[in-house]
Amino acid sequence: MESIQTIIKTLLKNPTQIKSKSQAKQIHAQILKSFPTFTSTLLSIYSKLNLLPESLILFNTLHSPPILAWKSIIKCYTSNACYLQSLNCFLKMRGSGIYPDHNVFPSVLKSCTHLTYFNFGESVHACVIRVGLEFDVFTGNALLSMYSKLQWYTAPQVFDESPERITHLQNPIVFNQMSKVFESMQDPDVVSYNTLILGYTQSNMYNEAMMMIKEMCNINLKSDAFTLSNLLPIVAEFMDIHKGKEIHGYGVRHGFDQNKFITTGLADMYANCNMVQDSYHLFYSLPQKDIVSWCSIISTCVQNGHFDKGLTLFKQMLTSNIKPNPISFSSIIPACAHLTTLPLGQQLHGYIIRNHYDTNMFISSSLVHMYAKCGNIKLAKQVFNKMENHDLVSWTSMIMGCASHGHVHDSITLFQQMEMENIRPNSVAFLAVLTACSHGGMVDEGLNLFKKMVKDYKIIPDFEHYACLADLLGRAGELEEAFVFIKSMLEIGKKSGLWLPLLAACRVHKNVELAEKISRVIWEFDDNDDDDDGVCVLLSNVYVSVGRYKDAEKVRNMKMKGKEKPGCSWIGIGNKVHSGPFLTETRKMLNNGTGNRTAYRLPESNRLKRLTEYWLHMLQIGSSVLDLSCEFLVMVNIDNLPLVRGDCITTQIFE
DNA sequence: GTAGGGTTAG
Repeated sequence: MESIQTIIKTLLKNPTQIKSKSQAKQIHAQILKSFPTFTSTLLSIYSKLNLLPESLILFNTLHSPPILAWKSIIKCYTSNACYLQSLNCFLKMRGSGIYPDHNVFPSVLKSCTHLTYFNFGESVHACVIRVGLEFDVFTGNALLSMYSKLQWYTAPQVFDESPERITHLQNPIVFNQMSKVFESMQDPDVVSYNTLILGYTQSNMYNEAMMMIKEMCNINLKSDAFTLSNLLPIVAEFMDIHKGKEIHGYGVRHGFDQNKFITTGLADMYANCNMVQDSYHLFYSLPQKDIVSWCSIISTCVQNGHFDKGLTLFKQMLTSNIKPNPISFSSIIPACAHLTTLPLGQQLHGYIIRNHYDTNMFISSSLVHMYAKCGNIKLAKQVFNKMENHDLVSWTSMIMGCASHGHVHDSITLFQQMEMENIRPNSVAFLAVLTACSHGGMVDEGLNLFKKMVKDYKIIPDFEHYACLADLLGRAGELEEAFVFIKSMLEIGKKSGLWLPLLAACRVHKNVELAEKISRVIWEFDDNDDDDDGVCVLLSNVYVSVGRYKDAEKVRNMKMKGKEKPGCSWIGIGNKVHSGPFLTETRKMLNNGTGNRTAYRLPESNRLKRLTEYWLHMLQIGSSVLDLSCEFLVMVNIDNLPLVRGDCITTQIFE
């Protein structure tokens, strides 16, 4: 038989003599068979380059792959996110009697982590011990990482002493495992420490994380970029700007200022410490902005009320050819909600559907909220009903959406459904359903829910809940009861905001006597001039409601102390919000229409030209006006009814 | 072998 070298030489001289597929395959097989080590080596090169298809072609030619081939293909599967295939290969390798070595376990453990296969991971751990590799630092680090991430999937949900906050307490068994792994490592390195620190940080165990940092210093392990970026969330949480700046300086000194993880982490930290300008600077300093840095700065904008800027950045992101991902949508949609720019929101929704992101819970919840806020409760419900699962936030968005659209019974039913599905309502969810009761005048229902919140769910009501309840009682005309209720909340009652809904209700029910009583109470503890103005306006409204215009004027001017700002209403047309002067004289003409909302259509031909006329007219009829069905969205509130929570029109008059 | 960003009220 010809030697393989001869075959190759002949082939190189005249490859055209091979005419059939089977001949070609035979030669291919012959070559691979003759150089088995060569195949494995080539495979390992492909694998290192993360070239999965090329690696697979080579791997499939091997009948009994040697350990190097197994290692390479398992690693390649894992780094290409083919975790199941990776584990399959691992099992096959074990089946063929080959013992895994220190190069195999890290990939296998990573696959278990991504698939959240905790039990499988544990058996791999057992395998590690059997082959005596628990002292290997790479394998140990992979084990640490796995246990740290999978503790979330094994830990029961536990409510800590603050019932508002649900935390996943660490599963003691898993933590025990982690400690064991860490202790059995003979020479833990900076990666081991980084992994532990991250595990602690993500479990909100900040003290433990800081302890690890100290320990690192003690054994002279130098912090690296991972350490710093793992620390930043802690600093942000505690708003410890001094520590944050220290880390910033350390990063700059050690050449990490181009590191996107650290820069983005720093930007988040500054934003959390109310230093949004510094966040912007850091973002712009990034030479290579990736999707995460864009999302981060966009959500910083939106969460700080810079909605326009958020939208501008979102557009800039698109023009710099960064493809939006699910997170970018859940960051930007709230901006559309706040600006009530329905067309833009719908455009984004279209993109979301086309990219099959519509199963994402975060996105769906923000869409439900956006549609409800923009006045389209029908679409909000549609999005909600299409969701496969609902979490607390999506339920709450829908409950609040229904409440603000006057679908009171839907709100309450949804709340009950949520409870039946064992979703524990938090204070926001209660606020939503209480708002519904308030809008529907359902006093008993509201009071019962309030009691339930305090007694059954041990939620400490905050100012908003009291305000809502006061509003409920006030709207229902139970003014005296409301007065007593608020007075009983001594400490909390020292905020005029709690009294304002009741004061507004006095206007509806033309109860001058109580209004004066309330105003006196507020002025007694008054330490806030801004609230003061609200009281004057509301009291003056009460006087207007019974025709006592002189008293009204007197009160209005009483506390203004020469700092009267021109009032202003605002009105949205299409995508723009316009503001204009507030007309005091029109206000006097208003004596009813408290909080009643009428859909008002502005014919297209009239547009801006006749806007002022409409505006005046709306003020005159004393309605908060909104148009939900046509392209004009008009927002006017002549009542200055504060705390009409969740109204889909954001009604506000700036006095 | 270790890293970052998101949803609900006002």
